[in-house]
Amino acid sequence: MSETALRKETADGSAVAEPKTLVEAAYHRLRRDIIEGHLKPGEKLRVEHLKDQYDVGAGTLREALQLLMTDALVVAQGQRGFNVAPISLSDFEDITRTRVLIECEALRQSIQRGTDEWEGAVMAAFHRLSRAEERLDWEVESSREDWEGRNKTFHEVLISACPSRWIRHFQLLLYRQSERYRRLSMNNNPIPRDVHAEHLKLCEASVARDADRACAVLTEHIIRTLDAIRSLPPSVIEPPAKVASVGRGKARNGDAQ
Amino acid sequence: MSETALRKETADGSAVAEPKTLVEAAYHRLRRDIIEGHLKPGEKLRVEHLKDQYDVGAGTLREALQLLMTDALVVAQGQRGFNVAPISLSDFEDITRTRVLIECEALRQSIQRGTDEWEGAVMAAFHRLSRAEERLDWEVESSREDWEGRNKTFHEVLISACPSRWIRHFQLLLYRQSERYRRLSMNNNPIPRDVHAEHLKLCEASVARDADRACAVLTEHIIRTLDAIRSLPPSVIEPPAKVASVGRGKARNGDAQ
DNA sequence: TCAATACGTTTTCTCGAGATTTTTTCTTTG
DNA sequence: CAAAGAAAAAATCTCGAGAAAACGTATTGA
Repeated sequence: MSETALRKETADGSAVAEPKTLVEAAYHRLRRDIIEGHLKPGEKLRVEHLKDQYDVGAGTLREALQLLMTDALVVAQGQRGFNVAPISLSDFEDITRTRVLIECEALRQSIQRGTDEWEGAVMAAFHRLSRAEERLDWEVESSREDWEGRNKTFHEVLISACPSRWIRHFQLLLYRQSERYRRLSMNNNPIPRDVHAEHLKLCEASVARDADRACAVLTEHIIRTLDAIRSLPPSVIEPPAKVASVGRGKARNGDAQ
Repeated sequence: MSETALRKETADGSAVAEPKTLVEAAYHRLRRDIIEGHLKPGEKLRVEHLKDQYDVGAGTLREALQLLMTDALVVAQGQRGFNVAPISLSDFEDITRTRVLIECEALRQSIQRGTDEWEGAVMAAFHRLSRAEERLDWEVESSREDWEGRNKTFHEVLISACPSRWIRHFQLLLYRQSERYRRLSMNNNPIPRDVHAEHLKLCEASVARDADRACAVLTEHIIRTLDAIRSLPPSVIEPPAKVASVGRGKARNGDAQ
């Protein structure tokens, strides 16, 4: 087994905090696996199994799981262990509505308080995003990931001038939640809509300091994802509410990893 | 020190989850001590010392602390341990502004979706609060606690018909944050304002389904607490950023903050 | 055939000890 | 007198093992 080169394995250059401790490393890896769907919604998270898979101690993994409760990606009830947070259409509707409220407020504050440097950063991020959109091929994994990263950056830059820490905190939480649903949408219904036009209008309105118009565009932009999810077959978003572990009988326990 | 009656010591009839595990018990006790100010803002939380004080193991207390990061009452950085979240006037301004946004949205949704039963519950809670306000004596501890509880209940009932789990989640987070500042305000400047009139207008507007007026009243109601904090001497809210230990002699604080 | 109960296995929760890292203090030097 | 460096001390982080609880299964009775 690996002996030494284990501590610095996290390859996802994360946003701000570099994972210095094993707990944080496990936290980042778990969060990634949950958002990407390798750990399915509602799935039971057994510490005994996961500690081998992630090569950490039981207590360490436990702490990482409790840290994931902050993002509401993991739920725990009493003495019955941890589960991946379930998903549902109503939950995503709630997330979307709340996200519209939060992101619009963030955008308003950003437009109001943004400096010229902020305008420049918005233009730059939009330009980089446009370039990626031009050569976007939904079949190629790397191309899609590249676009995703630049899309996230663009939206981050847009609200980067928002001075409210709490608004930004809530925005991040909701964005991570919606990431899970968005990936579902992309995997099952890869019909790209014309996001470039939306981004263009959003960029124009923001730089023009037209908060009302920018928020209107952003609202529609966010709600579009909800419509995409609504158009999915219900079986995708509402899997049979399996409560616990290996389904009784011979239901294949296809927990891959 | 307590020996056995540790499991059920939390006397604050908490919202939903009774502390079944030691981790949750320690979590509730720590949260209470932080909100009440026994653990001061910015104070270092040494696991070795606290594990004796709370009669739990080191790992257990560690997990409780990580659970408290969910409420943003504890902060941790890398490998340098835990600290009580610091406070500042600008932070409370941010909390207040965001709280206005969230609580108003919650109230709007509650007014829109509330049933007749909700109206009745609002009236009942207001009545109970009024009774407590009539015989409120700021000198008596029990009277103050009674009023506090009914006040919290009144505001909870007001937004209880809000169907959004995320809005309610954010509301709870911000309320707990502001609790810490409110206690500061009450301990240092016990000048009661005429909250009864505010509550009356809030109740009337809500039951009359006048969302705009209700939100206006609620906004002013929340901002009043900010004004109370603003009127405090700065030394109360911005204590000298003492790091931790028995700082004796030579107060050379070269921290760049 | 169905329901209720008791047992065995699995999982969770908790505690104490060892390795790394950070902080403090003391000594030495310009 | 101030500053840099090194050693000591404290605290943190991590791991493995033992007790308590929950889940699943099998058995028994109507």
